[in-house]
Amino acid sequence: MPELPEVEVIIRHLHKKLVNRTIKGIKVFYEPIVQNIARFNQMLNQTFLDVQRKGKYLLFFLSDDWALVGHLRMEGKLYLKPQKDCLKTGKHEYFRLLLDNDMVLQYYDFRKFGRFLLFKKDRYLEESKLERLALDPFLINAKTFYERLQKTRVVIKKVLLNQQIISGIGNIYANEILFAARLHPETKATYLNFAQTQLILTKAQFILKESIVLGGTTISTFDALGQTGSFQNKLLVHGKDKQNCVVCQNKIEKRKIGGRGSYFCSHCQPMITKKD
DNA sequence: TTTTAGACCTGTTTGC
DNA sequence: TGCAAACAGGTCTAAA
Repeated sequence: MPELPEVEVIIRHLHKKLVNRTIKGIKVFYEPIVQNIARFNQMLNQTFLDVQRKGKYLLFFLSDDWALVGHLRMEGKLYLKPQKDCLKTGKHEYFRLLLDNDMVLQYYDFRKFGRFLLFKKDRYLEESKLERLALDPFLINAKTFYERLQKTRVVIKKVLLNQQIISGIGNIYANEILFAARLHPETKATYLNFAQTQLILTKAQFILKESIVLGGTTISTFDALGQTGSFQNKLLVHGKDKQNCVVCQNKIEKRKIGGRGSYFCSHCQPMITKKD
């Protein structure tokens, strides 16, 4: 599922292909994805001025001061193809934008979880609630992150998935980051000292950066040439339950933490049971 | 104010 | 082999 690296890869690609392109046609096949078709249609004849990422959100800034805020959630995928290659509506295709160069931006999402909402630029942060979103591991201040950790009663795994504390990390990378930092996912966040907090950020930056270089973990295709991420080959614990730990050869365990499948090595990631 | 649980979804996996 | 139930997971909302 798209987390920070996958969204970053998509954004970099779309930025090259969309900026200065004008939307000449809009088709919505499943209204809940855009929530309000009439509003979504306001994008007609608007030009893409910029494409950015904030956490796992995609931001498209358009002329006439519109901002399209998108989130791919679990399975959302964007494809950019020549119009002649997408004459038929695809299964699970929920909207498409026809561009002035006869390319089509298609949105597919078989779980229908993704959302693409249009706001006026001066109010989009407030109305989309993006103002609540924390900074991502590349931008967040270590001291701010540490102070936030000291204020919560939940375990570190849940903290890493809380987008209001730190953004961009999803379940896959949370598992990998905690393994890299040798921290048990059920360690209470308040038990971590400043050095351990810094280590989480350092490992997060390293892992996310490497994944971006490798094109992410989600298999995504954005244009006719296609692009496939390969970070899935670098995963050390996620999805590896009952397999041997690459460090100590003990079995990787799987446990539900906060409703999410969590993978860890209890030998390499010992539980911290009291404050340092 | 913080935390938790349920809802939203459907393809895939598992169990009978 | 075929069917049904469980599972996967990011975010939002309501309830505790």
